[in-house]
Amino acid sequence: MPSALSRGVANVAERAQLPPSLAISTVIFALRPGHEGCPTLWMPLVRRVREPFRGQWALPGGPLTAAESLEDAARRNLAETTGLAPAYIEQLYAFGGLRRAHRDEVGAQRVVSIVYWALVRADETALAGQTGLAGEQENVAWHPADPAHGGPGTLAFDHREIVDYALWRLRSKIEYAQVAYHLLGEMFTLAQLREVHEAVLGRSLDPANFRRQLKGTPHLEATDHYLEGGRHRPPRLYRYTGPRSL
Amino acid sequence: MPSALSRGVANVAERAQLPPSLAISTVIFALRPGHEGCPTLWMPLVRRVREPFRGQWALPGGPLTAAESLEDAARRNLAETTGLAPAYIEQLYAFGGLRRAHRDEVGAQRVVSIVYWALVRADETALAGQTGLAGEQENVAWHPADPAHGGPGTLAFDHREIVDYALWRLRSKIEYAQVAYHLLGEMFTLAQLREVHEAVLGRSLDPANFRRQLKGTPHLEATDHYLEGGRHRPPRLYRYTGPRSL
DNA sequence: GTAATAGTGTCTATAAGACACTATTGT
DNA sequence: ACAATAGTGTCTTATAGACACTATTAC
Repeated sequence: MPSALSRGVANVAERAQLPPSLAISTVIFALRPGHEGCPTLWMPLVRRVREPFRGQWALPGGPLTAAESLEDAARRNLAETTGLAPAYIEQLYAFGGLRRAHRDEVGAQRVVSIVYWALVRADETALAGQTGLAGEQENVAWHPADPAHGGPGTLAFDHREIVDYALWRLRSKIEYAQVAYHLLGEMFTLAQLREVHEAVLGRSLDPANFRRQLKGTPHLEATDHYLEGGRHRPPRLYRYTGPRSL
Repeated sequence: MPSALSRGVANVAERAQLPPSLAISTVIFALRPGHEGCPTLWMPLVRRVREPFRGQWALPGGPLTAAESLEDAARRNLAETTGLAPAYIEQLYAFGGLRRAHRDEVGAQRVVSIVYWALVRADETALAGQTGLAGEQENVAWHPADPAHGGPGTLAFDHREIVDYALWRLRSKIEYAQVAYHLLGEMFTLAQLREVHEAVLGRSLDPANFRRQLKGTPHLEATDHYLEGGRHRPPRLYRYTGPRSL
């Protein structure tokens, strides 16, 4: 990964004061069937192939190049490492604590990570390996986001804390912002939308009250279509008409 | 400002892909008497002494050195440029849009700014110049934060947008978090606390309802002291017992 | 018909806003 | 006494939660 150029820069800088380098990482959430059957939040992780934390799972990310905005860098990194193009993406936080540098690594450059969080629809969760070879694809895989639902308890660097913070932000934001729609396809039933909220919040919601609260919500449009094929009364399909990304 | 070292790094990097440099800036708010008499939000700004935007007002800030956390860097920059030590500080956002680079500057390095916002008490708003000389202190001065209250409509770089975003965050956060206390001294009356909220929110609040809402608030402790010296019934003094910084 | 989910109506508890009212001080 | 602010009580309105009830489909 470090080119001859960046090595040269580091060598110059190491003698005096090393400027922190900039990286972009992203926490991507998608809703998939969980271990207990009910839908759960999952995220794609990348297995580290070098020290530090070799072999451990880490957030997808990479360096920031000079010619792109921060969000563009996040999207590009996402496409390169996972093949995903999220429907929603938003900046989470800039992490730059000193304990982030692994003390075992000699001359390790300090890294400041600007972390984004993103949502992808369940039907767009196909992962691409870093190469195109099928054998390489084991280095990118989906994991439950929450350790309480079978997710990994520890990740490389401080990525476990970052994921927890992203989970907190998603849970806070779903209560007042139009965020849940980005985990669903173009058309969905109110029951499906409620299941999204239930999965994110981790508790069941009253169908009647949930429906009434959505009545006052903008950008939620009832269509004339109904979801056929169910075993009982077919529910009406709705559509989200607001902006696709904030 | 650019040392021989950082120049050397830039020269190496310019030939191929220039890594973005990292800076920390801070929006500092304090409550001071406004132009119409009522208390208003003010912020300290630094006049630029070099291109680009020479002569214009900008947020205090500076580079991130390798040996400090992001928040420590913000505090150190604040002390160096303004002499202030805020009671509350929190990360706002990382700004890295490409339009931030001024096109007039040849070979300008792209700067990603991690911006913090902070609150200082009115009794701690004495500014220090960058040198100790009285003549130099004109390059740091307080300005109303909101253009609607006499603040500067344009600032250097994209700093006007950044200040507006910080104002939005402060106004949002004062409604659900314990931040207003950090604009006041150790002891204060409920009327003073209400004036803080009114100044930040830009509208008057019902004294009776405001008092009742605070009843359920944690970390607000009634003392046995009263504010003497007023022209009428002396109000009780309260104290904030929560954490000093988040 | 029966099971199961879709969708509606209503009661209650809680909280916010409006505002009348009492209390206590300086002048 | 009077002005002015401190502080209390109460009424109205909006909203969230609980839950009974009706509607429509597959089998």
